[in-house]
Amino acid sequence: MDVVSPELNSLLPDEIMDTEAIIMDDDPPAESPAASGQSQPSDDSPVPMETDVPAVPEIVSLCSDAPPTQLTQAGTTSTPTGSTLCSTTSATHSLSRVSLTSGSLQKLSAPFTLSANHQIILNKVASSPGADTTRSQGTTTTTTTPGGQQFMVTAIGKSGQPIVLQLPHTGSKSASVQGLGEAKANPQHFKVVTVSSASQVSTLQAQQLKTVQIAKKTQVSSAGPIKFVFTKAVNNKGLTAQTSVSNVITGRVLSTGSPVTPPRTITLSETLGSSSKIAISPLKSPSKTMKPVQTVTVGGVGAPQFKTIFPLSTPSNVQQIQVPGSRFHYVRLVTATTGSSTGHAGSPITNSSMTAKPMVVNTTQVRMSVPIVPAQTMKQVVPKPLTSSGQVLTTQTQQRLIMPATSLPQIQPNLTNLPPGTVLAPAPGSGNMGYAVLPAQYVTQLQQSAYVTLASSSGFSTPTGIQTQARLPLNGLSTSGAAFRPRKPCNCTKSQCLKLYCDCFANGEFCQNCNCTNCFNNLEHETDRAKAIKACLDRNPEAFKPKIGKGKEGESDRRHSKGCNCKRSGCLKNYCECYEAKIMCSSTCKCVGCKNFEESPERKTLMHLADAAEVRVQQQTAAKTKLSSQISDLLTRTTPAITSGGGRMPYTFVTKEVAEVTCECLLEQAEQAELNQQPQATAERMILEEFGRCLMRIISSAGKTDYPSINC
DNA sequence: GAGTTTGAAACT
DNA sequence: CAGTTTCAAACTC
Repeated sequence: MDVVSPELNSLLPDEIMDTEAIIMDDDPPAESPAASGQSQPSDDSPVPMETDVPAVPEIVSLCSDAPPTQLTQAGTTSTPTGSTLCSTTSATHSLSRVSLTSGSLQKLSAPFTLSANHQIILNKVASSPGADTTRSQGTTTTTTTPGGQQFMVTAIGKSGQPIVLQLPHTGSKSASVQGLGEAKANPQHFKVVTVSSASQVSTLQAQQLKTVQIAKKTQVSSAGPIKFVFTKAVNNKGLTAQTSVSNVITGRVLSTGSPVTPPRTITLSETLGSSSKIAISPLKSPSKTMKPVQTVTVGGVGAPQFKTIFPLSTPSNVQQIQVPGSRFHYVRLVTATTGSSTGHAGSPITNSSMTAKPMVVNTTQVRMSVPIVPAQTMKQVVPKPLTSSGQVLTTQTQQRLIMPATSLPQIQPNLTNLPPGTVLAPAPGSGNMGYAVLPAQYVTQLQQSAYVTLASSSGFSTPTGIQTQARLPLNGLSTSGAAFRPRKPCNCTKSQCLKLYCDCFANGEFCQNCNCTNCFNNLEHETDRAKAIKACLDRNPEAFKPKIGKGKEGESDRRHSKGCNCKRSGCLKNYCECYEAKIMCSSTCKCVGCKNFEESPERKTLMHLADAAEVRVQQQTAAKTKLSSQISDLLTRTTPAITSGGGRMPYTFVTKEVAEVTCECLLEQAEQAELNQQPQATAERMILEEFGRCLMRIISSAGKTDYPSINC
């Protein structure tokens, strides 16, 4: 049985959720030994994380063949903090109890059972086989079992070496490890921890541990392997292909024994050469049919820099996003949803040959992976692409905050203060350790200006690379639904949209289709944006929390968290945040001359006027819509009959010449009547009759291709 | 559309 | 923490 160091148990619970638990490594990527291609220590030498281990965040994706039944014991609650590091998005595996709210991290104070459908962020640790040591850096803790089986458990560590361990769906035989940096030369030990039952999570009691010892060894072959594909993450430039990793590592699972997870040993087999993929074969593994997984490839077509295998049946809760040209990697954390959703619903992958079918996301501006997992607050789902991959794009609607995955040690946002739906993203391969907090609607924001193309593997290689297209939702809402959430474009000129003056920034959103100038609130300025976010959080840890929240018990459901400070507006203009939010001022307000209270006659009058105005607007809108519809309908019904003459509208035949001729005809009738000394009434009648004839000629001529010929 | 007013955010 | 400045939205003309 593996042993978890006491330090681990005492360390993780309180630190992970704490702001101080996250440190952004400020070392530039180029200074990283791994990034710079410098020689690495020997295989067996300990790797002090402080120095030898490059700050190369990694995303580790592993597969587990754990039976799905392990994950179906729904009902337990999450950790006391309400957060979780491990979660799943599987609709069939109800893991809400082991999942945390989006954007938060779970405290890990005890080992968990390795299982499928979970993700966990681990820290890479150095090893000293045989030594009964325990070391800790930040939340990174390592220990060594008497048998020399070293392992560690951590979540988000201060060491700056996070690894996102992604366990695809149950039964998957493929997974990927994004980036291993120096691991190619140094023995690395990872404690692969996950949760197989909710109770284990809630009680933080381990039922099983699996230690993956990764060391540089010769290739170990095995029959019926479960392949773990290690893919080098994008380097610090974010553009290097995965082939940049020359050496690979080997390792094996050293311990098993969970009642729910069949014992097995997994060996990481080394692949020499320029390949960055490492085949990890289990020494003992139940022979199972490989289940389809989803590979999301981003980057240039044909040369993906970033590949992750996503499960199709039980999508991961980590959505990785890579934007070429950016050295940041993004991962969206979503919590479990028992619903419906989504993803592969209605289009299950049954063809095993589709395993690892890549989904290419092409946009006009960026390429990025598209999450396939359902989000906790998903409102709508984009219609499933026509590909057989069964991918469904989802999004979220909650407030989001974006932070760069860059190396900014001072950026240590309190995760608990991040709005729900935020996305933490380690920056694998960037050479830096960091986290990116993306707006949950980040993807959809990008889609506002670009379509995302989803393509199957075949489409990936085609010239067009397009098989199907799907318009991603905007601002968290599907375009298919009428409910676009309107967001007013900002007009910032001096703040670079990096201060709370900017509504977009304050709402944790990228500027999109705004009128701002010198905008930095975008992916192109991740670093500056991260600094700005950090600054805001330093000033006010709750800067990005909604201002309008639920009031105290007995008070109104909605109230301004800080209250307004109006002095001149009487809190009856939109200057007042309370009034703007359509709530009344409360005791927390410090306003002067407030008229925004329940019994205020001014307020009532204003409300009545506002209601009346709203009704008027609605009526006008309805009238316009009806009129427009009628006109459209009329044109639709009449056009075919009257536009047969070369498609021209009848009035186009009333040219100047036609009008002149018509007038001549009418004048001639008037002259005739005058010559015949006809009464005025008769003259008028003759003129009108002539006018009628002229009109008839014009109309009849409209059906001909020639211009009308009018003769009196 | 330009100018003014306003109050939150930022700064000192 | 208070006073001041900056800023962008709301508002007015």
